[in-house]
Amino acid sequence: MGDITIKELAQKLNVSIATISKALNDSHEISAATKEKVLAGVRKYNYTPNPNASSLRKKRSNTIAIVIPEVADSFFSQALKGIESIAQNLGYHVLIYLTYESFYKERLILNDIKNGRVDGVLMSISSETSNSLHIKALRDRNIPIVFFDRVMEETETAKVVTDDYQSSYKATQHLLERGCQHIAYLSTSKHLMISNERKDGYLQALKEHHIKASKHTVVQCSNHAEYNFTVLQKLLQQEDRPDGIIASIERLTSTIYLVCKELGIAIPGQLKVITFSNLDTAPILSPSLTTVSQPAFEMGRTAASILFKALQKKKLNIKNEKIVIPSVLVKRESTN
Amino acid sequence: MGDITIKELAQKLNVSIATISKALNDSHEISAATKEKVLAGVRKYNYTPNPNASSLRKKRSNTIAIVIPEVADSFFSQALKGIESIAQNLGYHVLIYLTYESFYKERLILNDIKNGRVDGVLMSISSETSNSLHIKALRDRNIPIVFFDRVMEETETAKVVTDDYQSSYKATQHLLERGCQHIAYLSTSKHLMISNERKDGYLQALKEHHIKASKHTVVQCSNHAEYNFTVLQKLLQQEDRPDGIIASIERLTSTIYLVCKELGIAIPGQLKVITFSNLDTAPILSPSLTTVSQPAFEMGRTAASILFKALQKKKLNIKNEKIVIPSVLVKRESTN
DNA sequence: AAATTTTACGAAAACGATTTCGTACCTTTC
DNA sequence: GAAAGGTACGAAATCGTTTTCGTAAAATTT
Repeated sequence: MGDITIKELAQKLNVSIATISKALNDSHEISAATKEKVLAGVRKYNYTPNPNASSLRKKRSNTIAIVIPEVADSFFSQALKGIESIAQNLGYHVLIYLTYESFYKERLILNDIKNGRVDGVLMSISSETSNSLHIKALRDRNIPIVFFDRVMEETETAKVVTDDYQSSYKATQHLLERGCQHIAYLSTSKHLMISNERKDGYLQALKEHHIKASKHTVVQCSNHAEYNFTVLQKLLQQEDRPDGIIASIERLTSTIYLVCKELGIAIPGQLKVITFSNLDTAPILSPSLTTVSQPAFEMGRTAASILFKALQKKKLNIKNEKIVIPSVLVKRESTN
Repeated sequence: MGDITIKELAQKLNVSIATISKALNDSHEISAATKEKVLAGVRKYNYTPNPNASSLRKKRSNTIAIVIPEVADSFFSQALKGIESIAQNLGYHVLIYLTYESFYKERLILNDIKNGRVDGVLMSISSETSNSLHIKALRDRNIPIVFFDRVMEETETAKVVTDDYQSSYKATQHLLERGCQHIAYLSTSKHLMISNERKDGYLQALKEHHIKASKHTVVQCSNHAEYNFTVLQKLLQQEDRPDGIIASIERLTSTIYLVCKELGIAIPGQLKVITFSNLDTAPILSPSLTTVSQPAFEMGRTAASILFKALQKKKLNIKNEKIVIPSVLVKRESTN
């Protein structure tokens, strides 16, 4: 039954509520002596201001939302950690919302936070997201948004990404250098910028190495493991099957390994594999997995920093820029 | 520049603000015709009530906090997903706080949410947490709390756990059946209930099989990978080294595999390994990993359900009970 | 010493909802 | 047809802060 209010505290300390509020906000209007008295009272009665009342009056919630498709994925959980660590330092609170890759849910969520619940948003769009009206609605309410990883290109704001094109290009080149003649690219969403960038990097490398078009293989995967399993089965059972794979998402790793095991295809002997992934276990897979490792934690931290800086300056129109934090190609046994 | 308030909407619709509020809350005081009129206005002007004003008045925030040690861990990320999915369905918002296994941070966090920011808390305590004063402070403010996985035994509330003792017992028995004579148990926190339960299950199985005390080896590990690496190096280099390992936390998996690789110890030939883990990649490790798989998602869902049920009934004293959702021992190559 | 400024505080008005209570009008009841 | 009850709304209080503004007393300037 704690819940002491500013009014009750004021009575006990024999000062006005205004004095308490000002003392707590370290206003110059309050003398040092009074401040100390108030602080002592606050400690004694364990008073903390009601955040709803405070937010209502100040029109600032000290809360941000992070809207992401998924959390059981090492990229997003690491990024979340980066974001949370900064928020905690700066005294911000973090609301988390998962879209489960659904455009519909993404819209509902943004609509739900557009009115004073949060001061800003950090977001990685769902793979289904094709237009940005719901995002515009947020910005019309003066809620700044910073994208990370999966960005909405057309929205003018800061975007923290990794060098998807370049790293995919390098990954492809790596496979080519190791002698692959027929490399398949496993794609996910057609909408996602990052997926297309990665595809383009892949295609560009193939072109530069004069790989003929019949060996350009882009395979569309889904969010369902079973479906992906059969797709990969087909891919790897065909006559002219690939001898190299670049998987654009982490989740495909298990599927690839399992299909290979089932079909008796040796990695890296008959098939070399690279995955865009932040799996901790990449080094201890069998064989250990060559990855394009994204700087997830850093991307989260950077995106959060940009957002908080804007919030603290009350500069709600964030500069339209792209911050690129490079990924690292970590070569391991799966491409030996 | 949206931010239309109830007052502005009232003017446009030519009704009082009370009418709008009541219409939106589907009060019987409002006629069907007026309700429809209000609803139409709400849609037209895209009005959503300010949550701070609403929470202040109603003394309910429709928000819960989830306080966990870590998120880059498959157990917690899956549990988080379970929690979020239920919260989203019921229209609750979820604040996330990470303690990074620090008792100090855990206290700061709980202190920060004790005053109206959240209606309830879902929590898994840090490995350092040794007393429950900070938790009592929450309950004194009538904020219900439900624990999952890592529970505070002395707090009287619902606790959703898995059968740590039993599953550890079974895991140990499995190793014994596979011929292990000297099994080491890798522990983490001395404070954590779950860690001790698992240790007890392990010890009990050893006793029942009349393994002499010199072959009871409990190794204290930490949260630091490098430290753990050297600890395991020592363990596995000694004369009388173990031929079986039960690791009580997922994070140790990589370390074990890497140390074995370095020392040239064959799994499962010379050392059989079981980990308490929810790793997706367990089946594709080399060798594939025998795990005690915890029902993380289900535990999250269950804990959330109990909390929300209590909140909706305004029954803030949650029954002191333990809900046990069993783990599954998944046998794979690492214990062949 | 009068005029001005500064210092330190309190009263009261917000912030945007919800809820209590009062009331006009319309139905029902005897 | 008067009394009683129901229906449908609005006025105003309220939630717990922050902030604006007013004002005594003290300090400074002329």
